[in-house]
Amino acid sequence: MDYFFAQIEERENPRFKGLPLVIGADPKGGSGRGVVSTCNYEARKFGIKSGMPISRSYKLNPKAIYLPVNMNLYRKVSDAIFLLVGKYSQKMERVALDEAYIDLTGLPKGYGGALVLAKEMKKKIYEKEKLTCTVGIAENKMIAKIACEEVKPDGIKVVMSKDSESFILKMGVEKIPGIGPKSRKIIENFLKKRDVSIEEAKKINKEDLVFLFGKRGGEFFDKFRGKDESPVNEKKEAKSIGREYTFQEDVRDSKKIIKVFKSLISLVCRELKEKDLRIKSVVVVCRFEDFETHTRQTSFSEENYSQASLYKKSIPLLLRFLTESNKKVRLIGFRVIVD
DNA sequence: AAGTTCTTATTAC
DNA sequence: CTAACGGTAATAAGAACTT
Repeated sequence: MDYFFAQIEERENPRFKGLPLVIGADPKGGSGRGVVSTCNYEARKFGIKSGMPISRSYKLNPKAIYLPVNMNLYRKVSDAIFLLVGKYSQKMERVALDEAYIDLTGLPKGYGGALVLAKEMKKKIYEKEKLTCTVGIAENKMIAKIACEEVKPDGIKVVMSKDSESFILKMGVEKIPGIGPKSRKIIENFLKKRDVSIEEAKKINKEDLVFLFGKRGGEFFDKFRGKDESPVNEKKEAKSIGREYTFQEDVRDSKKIIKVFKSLISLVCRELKEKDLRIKSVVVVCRFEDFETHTRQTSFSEENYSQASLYKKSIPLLLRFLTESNKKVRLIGFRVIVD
């Protein structure tokens, strides 16, 4: 889906259309601590982007419209959309509220057939939900995703199998899904060169990539060559459930910290009950004022994971952070590993 | 020595 | 002047701990 959260808000409130619109944390006149979730294309003209600190967004354009994230609404819209999308294939993999892969292997008319389906699907989504999206069609998930990014918004792009490798050649290595800022830097340092293209990265031996990145290195080697064998598969059950919270201001007051911490446990506990899940262990997260982030984990075997027993197990872990450091606390989190 | 659990780093949306 | 930065979840690697 194109600029999903912001596009939904435009649909709900057409007077926002044509104006810069930012969905995310409250900017609080420039002192907000959150980030931009999504923004529309008008906001992007000011240099605002997803993931950017909201304080920076506010500096770039204090007059933009700032709206909070209404996740319940977006989830509902997402469900309606992917109910439609799912009709086009037996196999669909939802990777986020606004993104999914469908497997169209074996269509009688190949890429031409896929293109026809994509057009139909876009039309149907627009008719039913008044929202635009972009479709990438290719022989594997990675190329389809990159193709999609290239033609946003409201686009369709087909990359024929024979073109997979050449399609990405001149792009920067960071276009490869799985290569983020750190991996990019490692590649730059290795080649002693900045802005490395995929073409240049292909000159790195497989052995060197494995030395640099371990198991992922071997996958990068294939990805640089347009290859990606990962299958389209439906999402499985969650392996962990957690909640975290960043304080308005860094704190040391353990009363305040524990109060918030208990509310996080309650939220997780409610979800556990709803889904009737057993848990393997609990994880407590603490981020200090300087952004140093630590976790403490402990196994949890009791049959009965009432709120009280979760408190009993996890509060001591939390208190350890406070005794082991004098720093103020920025964020705390609580997570359970389910089995 | 092998198996399991814990911690950190990185990525993605 | 520089860094600034959410919440949720997965995965990989290596350390630490058990058996």
